[in-house]
Amino acid sequence: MVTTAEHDEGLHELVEARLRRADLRYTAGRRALVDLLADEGHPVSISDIADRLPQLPRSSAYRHLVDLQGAGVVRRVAAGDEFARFELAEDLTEHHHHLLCVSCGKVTDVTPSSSFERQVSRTVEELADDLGFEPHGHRLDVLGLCAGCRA
Amino acid sequence: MVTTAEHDEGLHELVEARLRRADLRYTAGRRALVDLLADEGHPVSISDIADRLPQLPRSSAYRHLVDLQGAGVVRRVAAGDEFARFELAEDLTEHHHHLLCVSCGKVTDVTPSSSFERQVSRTVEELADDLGFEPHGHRLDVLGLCAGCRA
DNA sequence: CTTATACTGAGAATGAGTCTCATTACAAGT
DNA sequence: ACTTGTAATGAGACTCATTCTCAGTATAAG
Repeated sequence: MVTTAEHDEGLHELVEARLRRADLRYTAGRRALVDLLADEGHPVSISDIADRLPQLPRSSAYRHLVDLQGAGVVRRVAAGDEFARFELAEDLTEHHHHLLCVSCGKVTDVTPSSSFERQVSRTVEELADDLGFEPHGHRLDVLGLCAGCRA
Repeated sequence: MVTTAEHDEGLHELVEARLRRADLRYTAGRRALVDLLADEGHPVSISDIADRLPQLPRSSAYRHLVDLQGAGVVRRVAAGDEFARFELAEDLTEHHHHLLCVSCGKVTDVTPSSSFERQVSRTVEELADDLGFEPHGHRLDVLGLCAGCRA
């Protein structure tokens, strides 16, 4: 997914505002990370980041991801395998779910219909209410084999 | 959730059969783990296991969990936090989803209506088909605050 | 230009999870 | 009961993703 210039502008303004709210600066390293995440458009692992941003030290990448999470710009995705992946917060992109390949670990984004989402939200609230649980959001992951691994 | 004697018998027979198929024995340590998982009825962390089974070495607990996963008796659940949790395979219990507390990390099981599940399965297949993805199953996690952490 | 505070890189430290190895338990046959 | 092959076990060493520390650098505000 390649974002347009206008999108990028809006995105970066939003990110900068959220960082400022947390007394954080929008520096070059952080911006490079946000650009990468926006450009990829799906959750990326730390080694993906290291490949695409070789000049960015791992310790800084991790620290930036923690900071960006704290500012509500990034969220961590627990995949089936052992390593974490990261993507832009959902309100900076759009609500979506994940297809997780159980063979190669690849994660793909999918956007369900809004009528489906409405029903999910309604059911989630019913389930949660009975237990005194206050839902903030949900995630739906589909496990299976990606096109590449089926061959 | 405390299982009845009859349930336990059926469960243990099934588990033993699956282990035998993988050339594994159903030993006391493995049985203790399965008993714990059946008794808890929700995903447990390694430290939970260490607390409840202090005489079981961590290395053996991890090894048993790997073996039991390989035999299709246990599945690993990636929670929001950094540690893995483990529960009995879904076909040994029943299909369900999870409420994840973003504050304390607690995981609670919930079972949605079967009509809801049917719609989820149908939609999942539609989404996956377009991308050549072969779905094996899905998981729906609700993120929010548990009753305890709301107070 | 000063001061306060945030940022950065490099490497050390942490710790969940895995592996090794020497030993023990078990099942099946004799 | 004895042997033999194979699986299971405990203890601790080890791996490696992630976090922390620290010393030095950049930046915004007055």
